[in-house]
Amino acid sequence: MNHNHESLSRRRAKAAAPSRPTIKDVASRCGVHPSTVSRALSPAMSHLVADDVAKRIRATAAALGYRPNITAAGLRTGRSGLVGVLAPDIADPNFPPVLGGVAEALHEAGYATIVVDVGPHGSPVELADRLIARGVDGLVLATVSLHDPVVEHCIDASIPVVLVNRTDAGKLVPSVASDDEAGIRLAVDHLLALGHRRIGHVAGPQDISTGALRRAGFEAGMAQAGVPGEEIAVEAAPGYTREAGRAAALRLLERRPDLTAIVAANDLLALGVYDALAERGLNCPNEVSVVGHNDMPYLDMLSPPLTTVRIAQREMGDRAARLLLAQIRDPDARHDHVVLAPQLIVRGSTAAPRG
Amino acid sequence: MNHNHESLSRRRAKAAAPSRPTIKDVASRCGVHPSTVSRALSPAMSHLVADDVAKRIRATAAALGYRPNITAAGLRTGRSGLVGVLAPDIADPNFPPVLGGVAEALHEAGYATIVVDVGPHGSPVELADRLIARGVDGLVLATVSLHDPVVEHCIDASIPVVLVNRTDAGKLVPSVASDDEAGIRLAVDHLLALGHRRIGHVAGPQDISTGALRRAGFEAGMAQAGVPGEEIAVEAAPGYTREAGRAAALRLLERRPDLTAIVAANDLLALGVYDALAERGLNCPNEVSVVGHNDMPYLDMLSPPLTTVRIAQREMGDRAARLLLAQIRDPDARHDHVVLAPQLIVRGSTAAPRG
DNA sequence: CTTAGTTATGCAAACGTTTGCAGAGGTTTT
DNA sequence: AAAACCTCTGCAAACGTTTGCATAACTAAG
Repeated sequence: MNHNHESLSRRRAKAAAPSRPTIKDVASRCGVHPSTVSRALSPAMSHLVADDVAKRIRATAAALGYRPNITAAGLRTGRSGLVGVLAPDIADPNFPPVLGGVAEALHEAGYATIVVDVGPHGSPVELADRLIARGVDGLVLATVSLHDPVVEHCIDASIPVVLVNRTDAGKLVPSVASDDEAGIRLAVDHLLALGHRRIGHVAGPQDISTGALRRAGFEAGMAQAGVPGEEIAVEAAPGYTREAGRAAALRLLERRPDLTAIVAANDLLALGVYDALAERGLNCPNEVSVVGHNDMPYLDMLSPPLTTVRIAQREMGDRAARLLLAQIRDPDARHDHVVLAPQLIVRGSTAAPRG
Repeated sequence: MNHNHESLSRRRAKAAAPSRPTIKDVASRCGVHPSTVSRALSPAMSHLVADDVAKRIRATAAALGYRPNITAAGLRTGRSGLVGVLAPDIADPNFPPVLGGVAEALHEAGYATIVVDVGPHGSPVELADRLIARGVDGLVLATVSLHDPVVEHCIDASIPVVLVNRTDAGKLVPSVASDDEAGIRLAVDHLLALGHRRIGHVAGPQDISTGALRRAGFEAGMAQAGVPGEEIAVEAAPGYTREAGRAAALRLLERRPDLTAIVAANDLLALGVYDALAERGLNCPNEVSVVGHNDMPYLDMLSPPLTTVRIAQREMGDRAARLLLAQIRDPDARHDHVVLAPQLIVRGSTAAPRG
């Protein structure tokens, strides 16, 4: 019913800041002590105040447009309601669904998320420290390498942490990831079933769990199919980018011109494989089949549409958030390592090898 | 040189929280008053304390691993160093570059960003309020419709605001956007130059500036080319999605089977146009040329590669952040409306109409 | 009618900073 | 030598909450 909105906003240049009402304003308006207001407005404490008083307080709070100052409350309680997320590259199409899952679950629990894009030159430890200085109640790390100092650092700071998508070698903290070995084996088995035997792998960075595990899955799958170790062709890309995939694929084709199929550790790498095949004048899938990993959006629009392995990205984020919340509530909770099942999506980039 | 990291972290289960050192710890270690420490550590105030004392304080602060509690400082100063970003859909590939630009510029200025994905069912006003309650120093709105209540709401709350990508009808607050009319005219002129005359438009939502302005640009371009108003074919999609684009394109083709080209208001809509053309058995570009808008990633991998209009997304975010910072520093600063120039990117989806 | 118990409220301290004010000691000016 | 002025540091209040403790007013039990 506040009809002077307009004049207020008009006058904001000259007038002192209209500064939002505080708990004291509500208290004096109601003729009660601030602490009573605090209790009345806190679901956990409101049973301590008489029903009629509580109702009156809630009414005037609403009338004044009172919103508690979360910063002040956080100072007192030691909890900020903030969670930090360290992201490898927010522009990577694989990341937003994960982030969406994280943010949604946290939002429901009353937490807000601060996302920090670490980028190729940022220091995760430094950025984690900045977030900790901001008082975040927990950290979601989507960036860690296998032996990442940031993990130890967070443990030393005794702040709840959960890894998502990638895991650390020591399994020191809880994590949620797709079953990377199984994912690649889905791809390999699919190609084997089509009749391929000479399959190469464009691997991801080997200092990252996804890169290492997917490679391991590839090699295991090939070995199990009876391919001798020395015939198993792998080229690792230094990063999950289209350009790195192109370069690795070119190296692979140079070394092994006889390949009939390539499994990429990631869809972006697979895009690079497409580029390399085009450069070499090789048709996909007629001459070389290609499989990606992750099922990033719009792969069905490529020509040919990319066969890939779908991972449960949104669920990954969701589970990670829940693990983190559990840890915030009880810092000594068990450290779970959640592994989600991947799913093969067959499209047009894979076919039986030519005669 | 802290060698008891390990034992500390091991004991964290039983021991009380190792709680980071405060300004008082540094002060008593140095034998000075906390206020002196505060001054020594604040670049703006450090000239008030003797050089040798300041140096000693900085040294012990570093030795103790002291990091100021930003929450507490924020409570005192009224500034949180936090900026909120309201995003329409974080999974939309067009958004991350904008966000990247925003976050980078703010990070450099010492601000952290809280990104909130509004989604189709979220209430921007409600979410903005939550952010304000969190004490954000400013808001970047990437979601506003032409007559969006959230704008008035933020003005009433007298919190610095800047719009990005989209603008409000009243131009009440500063904004940064691409020149949407000009962008579509680049597309139209390109098609006209190729010889097309019967061009249709799959427009975006008409309650959003990008949708309305791009449509206006389309109609102006066609009118200027001498096409009578009643022959100008437009179908608006209710959202910027592939599926909405497909449906709108089908309606358009139903009404005007004679079209030789379609301009989509957005690349996602253009993907839907591709779908519709495939369904109708129409070849692109031979039978129908298609132009998108925004130049989202990997469009060059489509078949045919999509001709589109590139907009300066990252710069958009960067400029928006700077505008917001200026407004935070001086709430009465001029309200600029920045308009960035778009650029036509010609690929394979456009060709001269058939004879 | 005391005693114990319950319920609703007030009081005041605390969270970790920042900053206006005041004062101590020293140096320059008159 | 007094006056005026720096330069540096300490004091204490304030920011807006939350919460342990005390207390007052009742109610119930003995």
